[in-house]
Amino acid sequence: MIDIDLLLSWGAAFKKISAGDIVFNEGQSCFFYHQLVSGTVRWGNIDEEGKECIHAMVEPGESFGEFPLFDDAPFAASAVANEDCVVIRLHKSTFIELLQENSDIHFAFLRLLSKRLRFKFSIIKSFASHCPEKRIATILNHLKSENKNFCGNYFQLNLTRQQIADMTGLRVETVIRTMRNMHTKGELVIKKGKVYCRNMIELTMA
Amino acid sequence: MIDIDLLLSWGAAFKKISAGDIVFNEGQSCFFYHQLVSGTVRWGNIDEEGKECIHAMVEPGESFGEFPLFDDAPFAASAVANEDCVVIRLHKSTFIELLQENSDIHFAFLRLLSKRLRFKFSIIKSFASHCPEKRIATILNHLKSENKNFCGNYFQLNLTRQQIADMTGLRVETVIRTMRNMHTKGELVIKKGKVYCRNMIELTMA
DNA sequence: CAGTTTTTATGCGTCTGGTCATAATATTCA
DNA sequence: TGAATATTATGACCAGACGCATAAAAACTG
Repeated sequence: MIDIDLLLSWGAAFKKISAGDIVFNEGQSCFFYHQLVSGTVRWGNIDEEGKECIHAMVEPGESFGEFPLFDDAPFAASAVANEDCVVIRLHKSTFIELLQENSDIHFAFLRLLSKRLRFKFSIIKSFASHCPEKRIATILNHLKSENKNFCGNYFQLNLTRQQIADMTGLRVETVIRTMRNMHTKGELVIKKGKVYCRNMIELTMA
Repeated sequence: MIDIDLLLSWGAAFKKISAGDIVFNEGQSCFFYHQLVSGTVRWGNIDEEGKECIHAMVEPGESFGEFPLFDDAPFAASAVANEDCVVIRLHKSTFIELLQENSDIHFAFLRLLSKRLRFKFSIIKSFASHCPEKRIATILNHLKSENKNFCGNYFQLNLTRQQIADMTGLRVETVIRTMRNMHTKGELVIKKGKVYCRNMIELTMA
């Protein structure tokens, strides 16, 4: 999101995080702006029974956990390194100064949060439908529009069914079964367990 | 949100909208900043079968439909006057100028969008649980924290069960039944069909 | 105040996603 | 390469939300 050299010139520092480790936890106070440099981060809530609700898979270049920077409340969700990661961090107060100095970046964050809310709207709409296929298609289409993992014309999904389940509020078994159906209907391709999709998934409802 | 006199000094204009009329529609291009002066507005999506998915009930003083101002995409949801309304509107380009001139307001919108996203996170978390009671409690607690309709110590809910259903992705019947249960368990009070709640709803799960 | 409409209430059968169990693949790593 | 682990796959059963029907109670309306 923000140019790394610019961040460094304002005093930002890199931090390594090993796979499975916590970047920050829901409920904690926030002292830094966080931006992912390499690896991937799961950003979500974990309930009492250990069930995860993933709000986003953070990719390199993206910022995450910014709400507390703007509304001064604690972290709304936890960030866990999905694989070995490098994060660049800038002190909260410095970050605010940076925004004040740099109108473009300031507007960029309004744009970012707007896009996020847009995505949340579509998620909630699909959740309201109760249809597993819609929920999954919404996530898949979003990931596809964001992502760059294309093998030929096919977008390759790098998430496990469990992670899809945690992003859609469904059970693994339901996700597996539903995606098999979608494969049968030709909405996506499953080869050796891996999922590929070509076009925007238009649901062919019964 | 923004001071009305300030808006007027920048050339904003009032607009009356009758109950049931559309303020703007999902998919349309956006040319104005919208802020509600009086009345209430349902902000949500309506699917093919006419089923509504309400993302927020807008109260006087609140802005709505701002995403397109920042990310230049069409409206993500439609706004319908829930009762007779007055809206104050400012041209998009003027609004952007206003933000550039006024750093406080600029930051206020970052805060606003952050709070919205926070709320959406909690909604999605509750949707993932599949438990009607959790979904309803999440909405109720949010409305309570936002709202001012207190009769004594009791917050009075001014929404129909249908509207709660449209905000929680449940059916009316499910909402009615679930809220009756919550009444029985003492989590809220229903008198003559009207719903009142006192404290934060802490769910007493079976 | 009677008549109409909206909202709340309740019963019942159906359908589907959750749950648990078990097995077959893939993948990882020594 | 083979053993251990993680992931995907599939069957069977069940709880609970949905969907429809019908009725009762509130809230409007003239």
